[in-house]
Amino acid sequence: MEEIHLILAKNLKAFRENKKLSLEKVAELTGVSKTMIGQIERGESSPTITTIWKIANGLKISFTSLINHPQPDTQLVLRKDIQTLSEDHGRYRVYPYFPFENDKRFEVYTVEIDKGGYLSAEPHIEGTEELIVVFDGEITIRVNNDEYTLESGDSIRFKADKPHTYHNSGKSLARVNMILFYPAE
Amino acid sequence: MEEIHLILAKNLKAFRENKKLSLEKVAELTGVSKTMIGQIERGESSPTITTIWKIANGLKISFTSLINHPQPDTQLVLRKDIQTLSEDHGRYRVYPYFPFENDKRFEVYTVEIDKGGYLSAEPHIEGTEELIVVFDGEITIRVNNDEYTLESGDSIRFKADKPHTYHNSGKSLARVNMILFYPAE
DNA sequence: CGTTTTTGTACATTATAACATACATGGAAA
DNA sequence: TTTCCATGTATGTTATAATGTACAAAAACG
Repeated sequence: MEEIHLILAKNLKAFRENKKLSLEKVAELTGVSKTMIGQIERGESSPTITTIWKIANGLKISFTSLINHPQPDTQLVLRKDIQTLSEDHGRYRVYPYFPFENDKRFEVYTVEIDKGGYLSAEPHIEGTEELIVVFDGEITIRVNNDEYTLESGDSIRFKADKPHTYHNSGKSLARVNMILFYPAE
Repeated sequence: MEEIHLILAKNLKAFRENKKLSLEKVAELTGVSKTMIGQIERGESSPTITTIWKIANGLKISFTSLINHPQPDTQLVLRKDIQTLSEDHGRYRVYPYFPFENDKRFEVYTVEIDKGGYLSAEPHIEGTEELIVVFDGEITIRVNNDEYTLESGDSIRFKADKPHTYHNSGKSLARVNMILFYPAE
């Protein structure tokens, strides 16, 4: 995932070069020193919100045009490129496929739990829902003092703003797809 | 016009209190110290873009929901509340009615020029257009070595990314409405 | 070509964002 | 009450954003 200040860097530089403005000219228009403009463009600085505001106003462009980088229409994500999150002595693995970003209201994970493996999750922010589909194995989910056992092909949806646990209660590796959903307030 | 970091302050505090989260909890969710969260909420700090990004992601809300404060449906602007911009020894006055803001692509001024008054304008950013309607008096506008004389009821539209001048060529006070328009790229 | 000007970067300094720690205040529990 | 715990604020320190000046390379000019 690209860092926000690098996105800003690209957008600002692209805009400036497109308009054929010098650093000095931008400094004059925005009231931000040309040194700082240069550092921002090179990704060497994470400007404060007031600085970004000065730039957006001085250049007469929107705040978001500086921080939104156009998503490609198609995005391929290979497992080998995914950073794995493991714990319980490596007995489960979480693969973040599509992490949260700005205005998307959900994120997508895949979770593998070895036989006997156990996963305890802290409550997510209020309102969060979890949608799970089991692909392989058997999983027992405990939430709100209720226990649900799911097998391959089963699914469940629950409010995830309370503590909850996952347990591989079957005889083989369990694999599930998990969607975390954050409803708009 | 409200300062950007105060808008952020309000939005963040409103969100946190609405969700009934403590500063400490927000700090834990976002990876930003609770001291900093507190200072941001009190408007005592202009956070960097990376800090805002951490907050938006940790709270699972969009970047813009933190910086956009909802415009009221109706906005009344009285002349007495407008900050006047004068020069040429006070022989002209510029009244900024609706200044540029974020995603609006234009701003609105009224300009008064006394008899004989003269106004020289630096080029605006590339692509900028000016739309002028004359209400009273006579004005001569010079742009690109061309000269246009307008009387009450006349109007003109021109590319304002080159130097241009306004001159009250009539016998009385001249008043015009001016719109500066910044086309999207 | 050499000279001048324009443009972006390096450097040194100041202002302030960000953090860790300690403190004060206001309930809840006893 | 008294004690305890939770929450937000004040304080001191470090990291870094922001600026002004000086410099180097490239472009424009003769």
